[in-house]
Amino acid sequence: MGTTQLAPVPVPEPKYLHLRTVLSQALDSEFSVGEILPNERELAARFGVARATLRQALEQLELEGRLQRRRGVGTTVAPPRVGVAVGAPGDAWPGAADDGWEPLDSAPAVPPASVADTLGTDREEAVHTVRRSRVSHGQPVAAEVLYVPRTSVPGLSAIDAPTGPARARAVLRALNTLEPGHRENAVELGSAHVDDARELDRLPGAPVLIVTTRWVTGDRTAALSVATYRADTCRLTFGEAGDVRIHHGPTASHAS
Amino acid sequence: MGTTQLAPVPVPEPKYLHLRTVLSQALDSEFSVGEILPNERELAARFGVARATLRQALEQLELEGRLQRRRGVGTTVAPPRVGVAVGAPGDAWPGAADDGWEPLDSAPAVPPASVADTLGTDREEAVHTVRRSRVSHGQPVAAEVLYVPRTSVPGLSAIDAPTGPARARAVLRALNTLEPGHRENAVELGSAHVDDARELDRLPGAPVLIVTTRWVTGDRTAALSVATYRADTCRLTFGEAGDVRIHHGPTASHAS
DNA sequence: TAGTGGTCTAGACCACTGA
DNA sequence: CAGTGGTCTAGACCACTAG
Repeated sequence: MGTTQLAPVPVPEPKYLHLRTVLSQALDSEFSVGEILPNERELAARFGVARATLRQALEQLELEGRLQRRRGVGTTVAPPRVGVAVGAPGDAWPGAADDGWEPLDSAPAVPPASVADTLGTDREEAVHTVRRSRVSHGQPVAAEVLYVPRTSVPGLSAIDAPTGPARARAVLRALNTLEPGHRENAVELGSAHVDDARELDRLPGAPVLIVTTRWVTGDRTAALSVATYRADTCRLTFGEAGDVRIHHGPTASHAS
Repeated sequence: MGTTQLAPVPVPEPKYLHLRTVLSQALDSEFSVGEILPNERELAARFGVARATLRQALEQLELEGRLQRRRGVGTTVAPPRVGVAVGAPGDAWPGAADDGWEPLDSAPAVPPASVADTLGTDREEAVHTVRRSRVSHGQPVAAEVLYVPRTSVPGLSAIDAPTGPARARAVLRALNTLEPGHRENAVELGSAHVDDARELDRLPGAPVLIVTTRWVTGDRTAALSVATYRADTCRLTFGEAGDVRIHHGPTASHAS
């Protein structure tokens, strides 16, 4: 810690990273939320770089939730990420009360092999699949597919006709009559598939946070949910409160 | 629903997304973990696209944790993401037992304003900062900065000299003598800064999962941690088990 | 229709790794 | 040193939005 610190730049920072920093500071000082930036061609010219390089910087800032870009419209300053509660202790089962999820559809279907394996069902066996959508602050933030083995909701076989929201609600209702167990969540980074992207109002390939939740009763998995959250607009909170805002300082991570 | 579904492709899929799918299938069928792919110039030629386009596809696959690229070396098939337990109920305080974190250093420092605000300290007030590193399966997976207000560990002022791992351990030991409260976690997407990147063996700008943890006793924040996890190699698990593997099927999210 | 961001190209050079 | 991925350029065209 007693070393001289003058110009320890053996690696001249890449242009796009420097640009990112410059733009980031400009966002803090000269722009306000929702404001629209100059277009990419002009920004590139203004900074004396190729458009591709400028776009690399913008990509970073979008990844960090500071910018929002929409084709045909422009680049705007994004509001701070919204805190989205995941796995709050209240909803022991999915679909409890008014938890922010809206049931869209439901149908029996054969799940992906990996899902079948964790559910403990046969790989060719159909399970109830429920599609839900989550909206927060007027914006769609997540799309979910919920897999429920038939054995988890035995009384449900009678309902076959009304594929749609009604059926989805029926599955959720049936789940909520069961004895609750505990939940296990996992979060990882992914990219939005075409259908998810459409539902989240993003382009395919956009970064998403994939939350897989396992509802466990005894030693078996009673239900499995795979939810994809918009990574640009969401901060997922676990354990308690849903909208305590931490850390949206000048830069994304900690400052030295 | 009942609509004909033949060639509903009003938007011909971008090349790089199609490429991503093709490569993804190739990874599933023709390559095994750790295997090295042909170099980018050859792949681009083989698929008849520009190198930049090929790289867009590779970026996606890297984002999904399917590939690992290292400059000067090549592109290899990544192993499945490792499950990393975050906020397991066991460690009520950070630094308990052998929790996978290695203390690196500690010093008093003025934290970023946003951190000071959640800690409830003055913006110019110095707090204990502890840097830790987390290793899993021999690879560094996370870098952390832990902020501990002086008032949380009053008996510690005596220790001033030995900046380094010893001091870090002292702060953690002091914390662990306190009455435990509860934890609040939040996860969001970010990009690695220069120092984090170096510690995680990634390039600056690489996508990371930023986990902020608040330790709350009563109504005040006793400690705050900002940890950046490698997004490419990690799957963060909450609540329980640390290495149950779910869903690493042909594609990242759910399949239809 | 004009203007935006998204995709794509064909090249060049650089930084890094390992033999 | 040769070979790899990372950065950067200067263009072109496309898909989309909104007036």
